[in-house]
Amino acid sequence: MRLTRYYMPTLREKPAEAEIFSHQFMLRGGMIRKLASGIYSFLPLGYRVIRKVEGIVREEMNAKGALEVFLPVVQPAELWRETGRWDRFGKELLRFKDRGEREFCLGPTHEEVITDLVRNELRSYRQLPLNLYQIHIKFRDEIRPRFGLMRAREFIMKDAYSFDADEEGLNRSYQDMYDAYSQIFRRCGLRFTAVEAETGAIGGDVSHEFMVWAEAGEDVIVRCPQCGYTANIEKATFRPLLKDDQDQEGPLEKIHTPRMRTVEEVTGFIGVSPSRLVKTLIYQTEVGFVALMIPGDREVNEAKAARLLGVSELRLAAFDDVEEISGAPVGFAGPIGLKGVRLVADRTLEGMKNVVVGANEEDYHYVNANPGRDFSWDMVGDIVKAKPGDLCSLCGVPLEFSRGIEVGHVFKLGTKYSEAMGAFFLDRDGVERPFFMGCYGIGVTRTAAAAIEQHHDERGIIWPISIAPFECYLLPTNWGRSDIKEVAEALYRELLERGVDVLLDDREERAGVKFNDADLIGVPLRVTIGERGIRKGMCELKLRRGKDVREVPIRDAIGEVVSAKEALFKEVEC
RNA sequence: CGGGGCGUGGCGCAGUCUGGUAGCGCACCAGCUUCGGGAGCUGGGAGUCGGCCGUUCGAAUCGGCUCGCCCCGACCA
Repeated sequence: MRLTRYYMPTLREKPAEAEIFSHQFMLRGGMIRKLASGIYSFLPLGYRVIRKVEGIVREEMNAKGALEVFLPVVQPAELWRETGRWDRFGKELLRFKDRGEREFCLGPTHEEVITDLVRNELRSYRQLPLNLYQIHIKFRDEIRPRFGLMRAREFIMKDAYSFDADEEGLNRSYQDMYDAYSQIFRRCGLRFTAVEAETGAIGGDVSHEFMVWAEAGEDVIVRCPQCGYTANIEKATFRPLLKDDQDQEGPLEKIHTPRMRTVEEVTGFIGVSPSRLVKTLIYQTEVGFVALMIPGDREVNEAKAARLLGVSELRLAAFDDVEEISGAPVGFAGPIGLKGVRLVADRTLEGMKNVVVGANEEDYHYVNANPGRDFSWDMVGDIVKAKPGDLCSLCGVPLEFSRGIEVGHVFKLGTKYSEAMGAFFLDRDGVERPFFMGCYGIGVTRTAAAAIEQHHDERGIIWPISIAPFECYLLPTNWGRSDIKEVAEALYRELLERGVDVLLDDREERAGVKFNDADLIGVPLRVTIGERGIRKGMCELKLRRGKDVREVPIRDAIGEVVSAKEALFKEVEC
């Protein structure tokens, strides 16, 4: 491609709204432009990157025997009502009506559509297993889009759905996808990890997220340096320290704690550490209120608590409800004398003695409260988030915490959707059975953004060659000089012939402008043809990621570029 | 949805308090000089000051309403 015939509006200044590197460099590099909040247009350069990511995804999916389909973005409400998700999905589901007042939504995911597609056609175990996938637009009406492509409302996703006859088959399909995903992200040049994850709105039992390590990531990853256990913070377990307080149980005492609502205020006033206070939080679920008791220095993990309780909805109760249940304003709830709600304790509370709890009375707390003697709980389990200092539940080593970007998510759905929507097949014995389904997503646009978060410097992007918009940037320093121009044209033609994705900067710009644009858009290889070398028959070859500039004879340039390209590909292909 | 902020040429901003000629830098166009890390000079094109209603002789500026965007929080893959 010749730059004079290309459309690459680069910006010298940093756009005000860009907070993270990927957002900033994609805007500045003329790759994306915002149309509305969380909605972006892709310009030629940006779309080339997307196409390259898609190409890798496609190859690896096809290699596992998955078949590409193309499903509608607009989906009828009836389908979503069958699975109950029309009501449960929440406001992320953008709903609207057509002229006939029929209800529709923009697809945020496609389980319903795919299940509907196969339920009438896929009737025999002989046709299984089957894996269908597609790559196209999803729309989720995010409450707060941010960080450019990282959390957009409209985004490109690869989603795949597997259908198997039984659990064993599902396990195989799941492992296939897990392997394909590992291969895909490796080929995209990303450092990543797969972690155990929660299933959220999609549902199912087993799930892994593929996380790209990056400071800008919105997810927290917990990892054991010893055994390699890794999990999303939503899922991470840890080993509770066994407590067997040898202290004598002290006398229960109600003390005055005027206007002290927070853990810090109360424990500071009484003079104990926050871990000695038991927070009692009133939550609302679809089957009534519950009270969660956790140590004062920890946070509730709502996903874990919901799972333990077997509820699908769990949210903090409104202030009014808290007052009605505990008989005191928020901040003074406690287990002693609390009536009418189930009491659920975190397992780290077991064995603790002489703790501080709310007294269910404004401005009062109890000290020396003891489980068994002063109160009891209905249920105990793991309902808190792991925090730094906690130990691996497998090997007891302190866990490490870091940040990541979720670029892929695989789920074992089981029969949740097939049963809800009546998608059955006949097995070998002629018995009707629901499909065992899996679903597998990759955020294509997010993957491109994640690559930038991981591969950039202060000047711009440093694309892994496999997803770079171009492989080689041909930079004649002065287009006005005929000798430079002729060499550049010749190299350009030959590189094209040798299958190199080359961008020729034939603009009549100053060299500095060209160097800066080349660095900004992050093309991995750069060949400079300039006055310094041309008389000696030399040009320069440089890797975007390094500092070294290598002088090579112009007659060897093609071979050098091709082998440099191959070397870079070798790093990411396995 | 709660809190905060911002809408002035393609981008980044000043001007708004204290009403009266709409300005700067970058980008864009033309010419000349320059030419290896975002050149200089000269000339030029481009703005319903987010929108509507109001106050006023007169509104980017004051008032009301409204739309959009950004940040923090709640929420979420």
